[in-house]
Amino acid sequence: MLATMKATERRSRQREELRAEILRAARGIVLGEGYRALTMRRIAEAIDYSAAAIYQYFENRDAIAASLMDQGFEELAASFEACAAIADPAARLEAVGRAYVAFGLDHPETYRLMFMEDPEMTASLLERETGRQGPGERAYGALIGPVAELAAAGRLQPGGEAQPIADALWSALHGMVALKLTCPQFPATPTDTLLDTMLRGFVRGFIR
Amino acid sequence: MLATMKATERRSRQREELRAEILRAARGIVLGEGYRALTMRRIAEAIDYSAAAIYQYFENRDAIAASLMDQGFEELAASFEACAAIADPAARLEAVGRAYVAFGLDHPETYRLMFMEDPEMTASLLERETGRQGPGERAYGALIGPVAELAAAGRLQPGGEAQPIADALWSALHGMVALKLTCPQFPATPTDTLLDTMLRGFVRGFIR
DNA sequence: CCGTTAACTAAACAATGTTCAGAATAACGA
DNA sequence: TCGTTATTCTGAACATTGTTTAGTTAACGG
Repeated sequence: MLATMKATERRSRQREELRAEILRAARGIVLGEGYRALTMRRIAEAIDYSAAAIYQYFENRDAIAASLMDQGFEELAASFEACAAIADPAARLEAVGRAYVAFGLDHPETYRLMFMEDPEMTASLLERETGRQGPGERAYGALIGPVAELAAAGRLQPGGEAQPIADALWSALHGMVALKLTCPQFPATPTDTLLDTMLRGFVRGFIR
Repeated sequence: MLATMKATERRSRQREELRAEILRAARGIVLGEGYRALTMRRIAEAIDYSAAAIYQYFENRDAIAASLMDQGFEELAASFEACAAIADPAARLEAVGRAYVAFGLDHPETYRLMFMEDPEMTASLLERETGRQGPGERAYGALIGPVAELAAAGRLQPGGEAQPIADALWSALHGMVALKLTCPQFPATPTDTLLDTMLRGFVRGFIR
C-alpha cells in the first residue's frame, strides 16, 4: 500500500518530467529552427522516443504549440512586471510599450506563434485565458491599467476613452513587431527610431 | 510558314489562358477556403488537369502564391488611386489609411498572404518590386506622399520627419488589420472605433 | 501520313500528422 | 519469486502534402 503510493507518485512524476522534456525540446526546435521545423518526428528524435509516444502526453501537435504559447504569455507578463514599479502612469505605459516591442523582437518565433500564426489557436488560447488572471490577461492589464489611471486623473485628451486608446496602442505596437518580423528590411526606418516616433506621437495624440 | 506563325501564336495564347485559369482557380480557393486549402491537387481538380501539369506554368506552389500577392498589391494600389484626387494632404492621408484597413478586412486571406505569411516570400516580392514603380511601391508612395507634402508645408509637429512618421502610420494600420485577422474578438474595441481613435491620435500627434 | 515536339498524366518519392495493433516494460498481489 | 495486469512505447500503416520523372497522348509541320 505504501509502496503503491510511492510507485504511482513516481510514475506521475516521471510523466510530468517527460512532458516537460517534450516541451523543452519543442521550444528548442522552435527557437533554433522556427515553427515550421516543429514536427512530431523531429521532437521525437530530440527526446529519443518514437513520434507516437508523444501522443500520450499531448493530444496533438497543436496542443504542444498551445503550451509554448502559454509559456510565451508568461514571459511577456513577466517582462511587464518590471515596469509595475514605475509610479507615473504615462512613464509606465511607455516602459510597457518598449518592453512589448523588445519581447517581440527578442523572441520572434515565439511572438509569431502567439500572435501571427493560427487564428483558431490564438483565439482558443485567449478564450481559455478569460478565466481570471491568466498571463494573457495580466499582460493586457499592464497596458490598459496605466491608460485607465491617466483617464481617472483627467490626463487624457478630451473625448478619449481608456479602452480604445489602449487597444490602439497595442495594435500599433503589434504592427511594428509584426511588420519587422515579416519583412525585416521594410519599412526602412530603423526599429528604434520607429518606436520612438510612435511613442512620441502616442503621447502627444492621447495624453495631455 | 504563315500557318506556323498562327499556330505558335495560338499555342502561346492558350498557354497564357491556362496560366490565367490556374491563377483564377487559385484565387478562388484562397478566397473561399483560405490559404491553407491552396494545394496543387486542389487547383488541378478545379481546372480539370493533373497536378503535375501545373508545374509547366509555375515553378512551384510559392510562385502561384507570389502571383496572387502581386494581384493583391495591384488591388491595394488601385484602391488608393481613388484617394489621389483629394487635395488636402492630411485628408488624403486619412483616406488612404481608411482604404488600407478596408482592404485588409475585405480581403483577409489576400492580406494575410501579402503581409503575414512567409517572410521570405514577402521579402522576395518587395525586393523584386524595388525596380521602379511596381504596385507595391505605388501603394507605399500613397502613404509617404501626403506625409512628405505635410512636411514640406511645415504642417508636421516640430522635429517630425516624413519617413518615420509614414512608417509609424503604416505599422499602426497594419497592426490593426493583423490583430483583427488573427484574433477577431480581441481587442474588444470595435474596428470602426479603433480606427477612428487611431487616426485622431495620429493627427494630433504628428500634424499641426 | 509520318516524324518531331510540346503537353499532359499516372505513378512514385519523401515528408507531414495521426492512428493502431501489438511488444516491452513496470507495478501489483500472492 | 512468479504470474497477472496495467501502462508505456514502438513499428508499421494511412491519408495528405509538394514535387519529380518516365512514359503516353495530342498537336504540329512537312
